[in-house]
Amino acid sequence: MKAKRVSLDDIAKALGVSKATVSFVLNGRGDEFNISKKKQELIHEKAKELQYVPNFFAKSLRQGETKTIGLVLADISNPFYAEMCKIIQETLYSKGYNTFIVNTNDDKELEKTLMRELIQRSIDGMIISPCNTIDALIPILHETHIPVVFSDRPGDENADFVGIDNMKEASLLIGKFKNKPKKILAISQHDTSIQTISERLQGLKDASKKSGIELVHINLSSERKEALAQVKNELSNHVDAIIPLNNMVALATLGILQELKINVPNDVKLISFDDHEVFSFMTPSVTALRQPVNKIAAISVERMMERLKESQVPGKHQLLECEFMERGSH
Amino acid sequence: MKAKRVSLDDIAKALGVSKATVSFVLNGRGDEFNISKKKQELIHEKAKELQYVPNFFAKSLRQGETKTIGLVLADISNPFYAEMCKIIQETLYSKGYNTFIVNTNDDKELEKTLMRELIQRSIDGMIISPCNTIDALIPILHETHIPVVFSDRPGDENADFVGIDNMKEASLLIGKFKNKPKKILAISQHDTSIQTISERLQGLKDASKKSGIELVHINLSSERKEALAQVKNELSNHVDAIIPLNNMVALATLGILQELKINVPNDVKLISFDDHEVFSFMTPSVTALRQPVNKIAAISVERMMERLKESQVPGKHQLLECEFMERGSH
DNA sequence: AAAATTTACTAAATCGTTTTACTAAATCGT
DNA sequence: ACGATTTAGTAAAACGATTTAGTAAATTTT
Repeated sequence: MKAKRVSLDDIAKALGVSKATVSFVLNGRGDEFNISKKKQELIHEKAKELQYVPNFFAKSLRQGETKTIGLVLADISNPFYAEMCKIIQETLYSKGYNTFIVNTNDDKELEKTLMRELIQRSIDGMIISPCNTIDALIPILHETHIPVVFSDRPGDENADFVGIDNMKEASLLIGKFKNKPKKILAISQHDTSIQTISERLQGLKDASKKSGIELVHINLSSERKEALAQVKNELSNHVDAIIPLNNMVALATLGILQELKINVPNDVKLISFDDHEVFSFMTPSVTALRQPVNKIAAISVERMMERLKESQVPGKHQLLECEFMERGSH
Repeated sequence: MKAKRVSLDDIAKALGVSKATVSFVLNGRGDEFNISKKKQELIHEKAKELQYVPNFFAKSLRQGETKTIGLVLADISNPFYAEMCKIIQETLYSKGYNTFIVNTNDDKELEKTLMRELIQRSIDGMIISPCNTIDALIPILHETHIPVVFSDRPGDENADFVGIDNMKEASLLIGKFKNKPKKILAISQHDTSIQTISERLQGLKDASKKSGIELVHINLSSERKEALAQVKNELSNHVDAIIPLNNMVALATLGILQELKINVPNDVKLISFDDHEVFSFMTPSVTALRQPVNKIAAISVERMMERLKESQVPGKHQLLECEFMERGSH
């Protein structure tokens, strides 16, 4: 029942010319190959009439390139990645590339499988925010020789990376409270082994030690009740400032504080590492450190384009500055 | 410089067997074709040793199917679509399909181009939330004969559709305020021609007429100052309830109300058509009508799987019920 | 008018798989 | 021991494009 697609050969036969001629003309190289204007017109007409759609696979198979970049994201429902994804796709598109987006859900096994899937599709390059340590990815990346750009989360030393300096930014963050806090609570959620999260935590540790501020850290339970107890417990131990280690954790934390009837910023100050589009609409508005997501996206694509031209340039780590969004919670 | 990939033939030559044999074995059909255990093992070993990755294009070209579904979304940075996207991708993956996601940004031209791109890639089917009226898409969809499922936003009458009954849900929404309002302000933003938005508006119009409630509608300016003036003006005209026509508009509206120092729900009540993960964290928490996004996603995939099996079944419109999230703003 | 060049094409190889049709050798049934 | 069947494969066509090498006819050059 499947109506097969119209092929080059169908057009060629309908007009009594060769496939080569049709191919030349439809690729805009008719003049170059001395195809007469009349015949060119005829071919274009016939192609339209038959609703010819070139078979991308046949083309890629022959040409060995796909003009497609794979984009491997950890969590597409996080607005940070959603925005990054949107910009990367737009930018790549403007350069004649398509984007194959996959979402790993921070699941290492799925990440491996999806990366293999992308490589099978002969993508020309890959932009990736790895789940975690990239140890598991190395063998996969060695199966292929396509350029890889790590975005937001670093890969190995000599691979391209575009993102922020999490340690530095975190350590600077401590100085941003209006009044120097006595005891800071850093909060994470889910997997603490994610490199960006542990770097942020390390930055906070270093800076708090230097400035004589006490620092505690909890990893929020996924059980609501337990999470409430965790936070309540820390607050009763004289915590006067909170730094959630990313935007989603910040939202969860704010929900918990609300339920505990803790007032921000009166009872406790809060600065979120990572911004969220809704922070400015909340009461109080949430002070946050904003990662330059559009720059990260744009520069990632730029790096990729360079790599695609000459693959032997050494890896470059590009660290961008964050912006402090001064609002009402600190 | 480009190191070409290892092919079936490389393995075949290395072992002195035919390509066919290698293909049979690597596809797990070695027994079926009476390939000896010893040879099978040898082939698997060699494949691993040479890090063989099958060329997906060659395979698809030969087999005529790609096990890939195209997913065309209007705005991936809207959490509703992001979530839908995530679930659709997961569900399709569990059924052995990959997902090719594209983001149209509600741009009709881009939508057409991207759809063509997908069709060129011989996707087996397409799940789509069209920008707008699908008139422009019809010719494109006729270029191909792959199954199409419209998700969240309807396509034409006899195509599959999975979503909600926007008119009905909107008209029911008016009865949800704790106290019957006198004058409701419906707010949209950007393109009012999006079908779901105009259906919601129509539903509100019908219901307000029946229940003797006055209804006004504005389309929010993208100029912040102008938008503030628009809302202020309506409020001074005795509006006592607001219904933003989707979640993003709700966020924008809340921002404006905050800047105008209008208290919700004391000065004005608000119910959002469309939920957002942050609504429960806000002060006051935002009452909203929640679309069953996971059901929409799951059923969309289900429909697609049925279509892929037998393409000649008549189109089905599947309308799901929304859930009223009773919170503090109404 | 013969040689050289240009014009307007075409035939066939190629990319890397899958799959059909075929074959030689081994084993089986009687 | 003879034909029949099974075993263990192989060769070659096919998918649909691109591209190289070639060619006959027309035109230009000398």
